[in-house]
Amino acid sequence: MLETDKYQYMAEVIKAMAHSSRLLILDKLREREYCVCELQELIGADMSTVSRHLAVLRNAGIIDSRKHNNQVFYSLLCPCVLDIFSCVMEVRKQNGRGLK
Amino acid sequence: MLETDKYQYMAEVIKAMAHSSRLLILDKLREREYCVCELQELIGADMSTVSRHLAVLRNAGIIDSRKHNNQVFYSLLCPCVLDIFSCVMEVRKQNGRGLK
DNA sequence: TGGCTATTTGGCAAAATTGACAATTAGCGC
DNA sequence: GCGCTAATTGTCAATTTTGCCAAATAGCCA
Repeated sequence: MLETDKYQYMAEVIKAMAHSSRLLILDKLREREYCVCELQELIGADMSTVSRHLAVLRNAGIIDSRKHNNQVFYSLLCPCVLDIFSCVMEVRKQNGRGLK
Repeated sequence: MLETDKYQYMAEVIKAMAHSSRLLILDKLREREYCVCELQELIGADMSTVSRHLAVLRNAGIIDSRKHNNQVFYSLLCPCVLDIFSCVMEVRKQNGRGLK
């Protein structure tokens, strides 16, 4: 894999996480599976919007989906994604004051 | 800090990393400080573009800058950021086939 | 001081992201 | 089959991001 492609690929995955609603989704999925309608409640956006956020995460290979009756349940494929949470919080501690 | 604000803040930091050029910069800075013109060589974009990428990372509190003569050297503030590299590569291994 | 190099900033156009509404698909139970 | 719920997809406007050129700023050295 070319260096350039490596960064390109990584950027795709990271970009998939770079949204507050999608981070909320990932944080929730650390406990258990959630269906779209539950996530919609938590996020408070249109269901179509939530569905698109989920598609972004799924296309990036971060989460997986499974159908049960007429619901779709999403689950975390790579729990390591959550390491990023603590890392980001360390960034925050480091520079104390949040974003400039 | 409200949950909502937490995800918002985290998204800002992650968004700052979500670009192939900025990932290349972070990867380079793991070895040592670099000045803007060195990074420009590596990235191959206009210097003004590189300078803006650096500003994004600095505003997110991920890197720091120091002036020496008429050059500006950038360095990594939070090396933990690099944990994300291995995590993303694990995502890639997990789903094998890169992005769909 | 003036010229030179390194860097940042203003402005702008092209591209990508976001989020809503409406329409469609899929699976349930009657 | 029908109606109902859950979810996805089409379309589109608003916003944000990206990257270049040109102009401005800052620090060197003669």
